Amino acid sequence: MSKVTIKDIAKYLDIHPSTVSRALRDHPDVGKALKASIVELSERLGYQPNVTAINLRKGRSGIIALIIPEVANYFFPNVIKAVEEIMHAEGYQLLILNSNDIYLREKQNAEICVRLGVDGILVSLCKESSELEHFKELISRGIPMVFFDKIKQDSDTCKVSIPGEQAAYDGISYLLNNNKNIKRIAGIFGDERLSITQDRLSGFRRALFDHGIKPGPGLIHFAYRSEDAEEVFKYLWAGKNRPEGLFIMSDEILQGVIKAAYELRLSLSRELKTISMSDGFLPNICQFKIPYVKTSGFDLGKKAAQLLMQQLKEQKILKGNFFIETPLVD
Amino acid sequence: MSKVTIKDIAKYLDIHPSTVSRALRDHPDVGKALKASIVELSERLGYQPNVTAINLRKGRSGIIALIIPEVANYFFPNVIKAVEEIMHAEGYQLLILNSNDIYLREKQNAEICVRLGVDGILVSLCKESSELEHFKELISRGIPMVFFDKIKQDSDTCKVSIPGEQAAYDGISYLLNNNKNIKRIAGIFGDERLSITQDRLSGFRRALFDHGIKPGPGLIHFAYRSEDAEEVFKYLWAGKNRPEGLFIMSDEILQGVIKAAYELRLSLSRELKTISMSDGFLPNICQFKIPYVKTSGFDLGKKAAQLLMQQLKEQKILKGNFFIETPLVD
DNA sequence: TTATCAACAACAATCGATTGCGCAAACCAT
DNA sequence: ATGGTTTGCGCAATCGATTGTTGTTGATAA
Repeated sequence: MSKVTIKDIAKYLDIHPSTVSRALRDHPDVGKALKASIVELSERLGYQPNVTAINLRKGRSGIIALIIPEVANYFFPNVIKAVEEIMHAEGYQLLILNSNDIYLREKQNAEICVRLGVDGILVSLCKESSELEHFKELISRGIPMVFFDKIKQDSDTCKVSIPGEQAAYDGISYLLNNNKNIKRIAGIFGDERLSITQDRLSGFRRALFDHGIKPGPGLIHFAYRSEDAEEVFKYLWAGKNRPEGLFIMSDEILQGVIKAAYELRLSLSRELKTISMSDGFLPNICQFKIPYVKTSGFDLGKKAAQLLMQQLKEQKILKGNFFIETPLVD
Repeated sequence: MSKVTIKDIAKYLDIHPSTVSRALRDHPDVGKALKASIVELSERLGYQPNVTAINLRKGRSGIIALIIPEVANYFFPNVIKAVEEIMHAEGYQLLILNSNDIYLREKQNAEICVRLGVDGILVSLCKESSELEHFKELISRGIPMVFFDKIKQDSDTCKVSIPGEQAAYDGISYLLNNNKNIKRIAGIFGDERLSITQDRLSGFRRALFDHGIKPGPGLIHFAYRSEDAEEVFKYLWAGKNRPEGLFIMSDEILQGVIKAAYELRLSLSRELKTISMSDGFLPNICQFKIPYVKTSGFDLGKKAAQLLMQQLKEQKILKGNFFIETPLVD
């Protein structure tokens, strides 16, 4: 019923707690007969070591924090899934902290990490975060961190991301190679402040340039939420410079565009050649056949978690840029 | 840089750690002058109490576990969001344990809870769980638990759920009241082993009965995953007893039906009158106007978390059935 | 002047597990 | 038989914060 401790076992056998501890950890200093009876008794009593006490002794908390700007969209549930798998396999607890895309909450979350003394942190920045001031405390304490997906490019940290520039380039190339005669390519992107937006935009531009296409006026747009994307797309489609091809940066944008297309009774496969970057869910359930460059939250979370584990095991801070694969799915 | 402890502060002021502790907790036994200088110093040094040590002393862990069968579908991200909000506000950490709809993993997750000595648990059962044997240990230890959504009806525990019977009844009534002349109503349900499936099925039956409709042969189907629902719907639509109305039990089923409808070039609003139970996301992004009975993961998570907090604060185990509201959205 | 009572602060034990050190008994070899 | 090594186990400190008990001041009242 109540919790069994090492002391209980020691008292029962009339030996010292330290001997029990050693026996259970299979230390050679304990005789085999005594060791056997200790193990037998502790199993019989259902002994479970007190994790809090172990952590206190070891000077750690056993907690890994995952700071993300959002939990309930396409991307992050898959990140959570991947990270959770790895962390539990390694005996860590995963603490999920949601910033809700608010800088202040992200800062508070960083403070929670300090207070709890977490052993490592995975961070995806929120839209409002343009610097890492609020993580300085954690960094100076030498706590292993991995920034992933929504990162700050020019920071001297450990970063995992989607190779957005190249992925966007590949997407556009695919679109143009399969539709030789289209020229007017539009692009709808997310929040300009995000590094991932800048990456993808620059890949988009490079691809058009390499195919000898000048991005026409009014063909590049930005939308913050899926509702904005819906409006933006309607505006784009109603304009005089109606595009023949469309690049969509993310699932959020895609969601809005699909809704708009339904309302406009427009096919995103035939009347407008579309290429998206996506985790795959929306292209799979929508009416159109939309090819996409796969941006897997699961893969990204897995890679980030592995990099964090490596730092924890090797006891040294790792820095640099890491990337995941982005296959083209049709 | 490295962590500041109470001992550091005590040594610096050449006083005893216990005095520092009392001063920081505003105990009257410490003089105001000394207290002020202790507080000032501790703030200057950026002192943060060690949560692990406090938990050890208090004999608790500060952890609340959330055991769920899945993280990456429609429902649970919203549950996570709600629970996370409440738990962090109350100073608890949220530990998310994913069972992946596998009984063995659910059992292992329960064992993790024992090992970590969590202070409270929120559980949504997986499909394979027909009994609560694996939670007996936790229950007998008197650990506050709240079962939510996928629950075991006839268990003497604290349960929060969607009033599925009534919600299904309301959905069907709405469908029939708005489409006076339809008679052949089909229903596609989830896994038969789940209590939520049985609830909704029985509400479906009662509503038909009350409207003087006999459920025709071959109009009730079960599907485990969205792909199954897709197949089932195609089969249903191709059959000789093609339905005029359709009840869909969940978002997972709805996803499959929408995909099938796209392939069949069939409107779920005009050619087939559809009513669904849903969190709202899919009805919002699909081409059809599908009315639904709202089953909010956020509301459910919030209610469950509140019930758990109540037990923790009042230090007593609560039992009984609780429900959330299920408005009809059109 | 002495008794009394605050006020204040130190001591030490506690939560549970771990570990360096030391000590005794048993063993081996010369 | 004696010196030296191995085996097996207990003691006590440690991690950081908390708290009951004790002890020392100083001030006030009798």
